[in-house]
Amino acid sequence: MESSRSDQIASLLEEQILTGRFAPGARLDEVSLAEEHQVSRTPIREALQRLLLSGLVEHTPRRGVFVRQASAVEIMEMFEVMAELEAACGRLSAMRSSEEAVERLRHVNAGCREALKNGDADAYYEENGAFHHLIYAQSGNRFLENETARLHRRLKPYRRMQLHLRGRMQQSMDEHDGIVDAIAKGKAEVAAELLRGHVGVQGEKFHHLLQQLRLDKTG
Amino acid sequence: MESSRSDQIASLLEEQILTGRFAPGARLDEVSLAEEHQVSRTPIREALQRLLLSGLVEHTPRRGVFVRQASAVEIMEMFEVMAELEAACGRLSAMRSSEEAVERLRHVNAGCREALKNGDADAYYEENGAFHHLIYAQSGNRFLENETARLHRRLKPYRRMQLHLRGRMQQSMDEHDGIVDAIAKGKAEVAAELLRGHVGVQGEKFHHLLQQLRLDKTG
DNA sequence: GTCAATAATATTGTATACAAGAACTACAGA
DNA sequence: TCTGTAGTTCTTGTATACAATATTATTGAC
Repeated sequence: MESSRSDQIASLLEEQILTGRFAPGARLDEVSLAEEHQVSRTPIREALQRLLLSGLVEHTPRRGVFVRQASAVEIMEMFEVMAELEAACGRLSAMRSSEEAVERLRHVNAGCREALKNGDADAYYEENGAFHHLIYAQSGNRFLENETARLHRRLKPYRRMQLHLRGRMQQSMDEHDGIVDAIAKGKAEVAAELLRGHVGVQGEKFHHLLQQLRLDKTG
Repeated sequence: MESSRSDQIASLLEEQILTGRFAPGARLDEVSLAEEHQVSRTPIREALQRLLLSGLVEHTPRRGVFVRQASAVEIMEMFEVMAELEAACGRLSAMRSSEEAVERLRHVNAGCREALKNGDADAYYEENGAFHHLIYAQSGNRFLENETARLHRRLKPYRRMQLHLRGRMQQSMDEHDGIVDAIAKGKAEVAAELLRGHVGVQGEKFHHLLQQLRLDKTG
C-alpha cells in the first residue's frame, strides 16, 4: 500500500493537484492515469485512495474521483484553523524554546530579511516557509508539527496569492520580528496572539483573497 | 473507493481497532479479513489504505499493515493538540455564540449533570461527548469542527481511561459550568483557557494516564 | 546442539478479467 | 425544437491470476 509505485504516484498526484495541473472539478480518470504512468489501474486506485483522506479530492460512488473544489468559505475556515494551529505552535515554542532554538529562528528570519531586501518574492516565499516550519518543530510536539505542516501544505496554493498583496512582504517581515522576540522572551500568549494575527485572514487580506478566489473561478 | 463494501469495511475496521479487537502491533492480514468479510482482497486493501492516513495503522512495504502502537509520548502530544483545538473551538464559540446556541449548550450540560447525579459513568461519557461536539459545531467553522472531531475520535480509547480517575467526573462537571458561562458571556479568551485546561493532561491526570498506559502495555 | 545456507511457503504488489451501474446517444413523439 | 426512452458505450468496483519478495522450514556442516 505504501508500495513504491502507488506511493510515488500518490505524492506526484498531490503535487500536481496543488500546483494546478488538475483544475478543481476535474475528474481523475483511472485509465488515463494508468496509461500515463505505465501501470495498471490498481496502483492508481490505491494512490487515489490516499488523496481522499487528505481532502484534496472527493469521490462519488460509481462516478469517479474529482479534484475538490474548495469553496471560499472552506478556504477561509482552513486559514482560521491554520492561524490557531500556528498560534499553538508559537505558544509551545515560547514555553519550551532554548537559547539555541532562538538562534536558529533568528538565522532563518535573517534569510527572510535578505530576500525582502532583494525584493525576491520567490526566495521570501521559501524562507518564510522555513521560518514557520521551524516554529512548528520547536513546539516540541511532533504530532502538532505534522498536523500543522499538513495543513500548511494544503493551503499552499492560496497562501501564494497572499504574498502578492501590495506591501505584504514588508508587513509580514515586521510581524516575524515580533514573533521571534516573543518566543525568545518566553512570552507564550504574545507569541500565540502574534502568530494568530500573522496567519489569519482579516481586513484587507480577507478582501484580497476573496477577490483572487473569484478571479480564479471565472478566469 | 468509497464503494459501499470497502467503505463499510474501513469504518468497521477503524471501530474494531479503536475498541481494541485488534491489539496494537497486530498485523491486519489481508486474506483473513477477506475471508471474514466474504470478499476478495481488493476491497480489503482499499479499506486498509483509508486507515493509513488516519494514523491508526502503519504499513511496511512487503510486510503488511500493522495496528499502530502509539507511544505514551505520542498520546500526550495528541492530547496537547486536542487541548489546543478545543480551546480554539471555545474561543470561536464565545465570539459567535447566539442566545439559542448557549441554550442548547446548557441543555446538554444538564444531561451531564443528570448522569453525574446518577453516578452513571457511561451516560456521563456519552453526554460529555455530546457537550464537546456541540462546542465544536458552535465554533461556526466546519473545517475546525471536523478536524477536532477526528482527533477526538482518535483519542477515544485513552479518554475513557481518564474518567475512571477518582473524582474526575465531578471536577469535569464543574469545569463544564465555567466553560458554558464564559461562552455565554462572550469571554473568548476565558473559554479558550478553560477548555485547554479541561482537555489537557497535566498534574494528576498526567500520572494517571501514564500509569494506565503502562498497565495496558504489560498486561 | 547450534548455526548457516538453501529450498519451500506464504504474503504482498500488480495486472488482468469480468460484472454492475452510470453517462451518453439516437430516435421517436409531442 | 424539446423531451422522454431505449440501447449502447464507458467507467467503476470486485474477483482472480500472476510475479516478486519476505518468512519459515529443512538440511547439512561443524
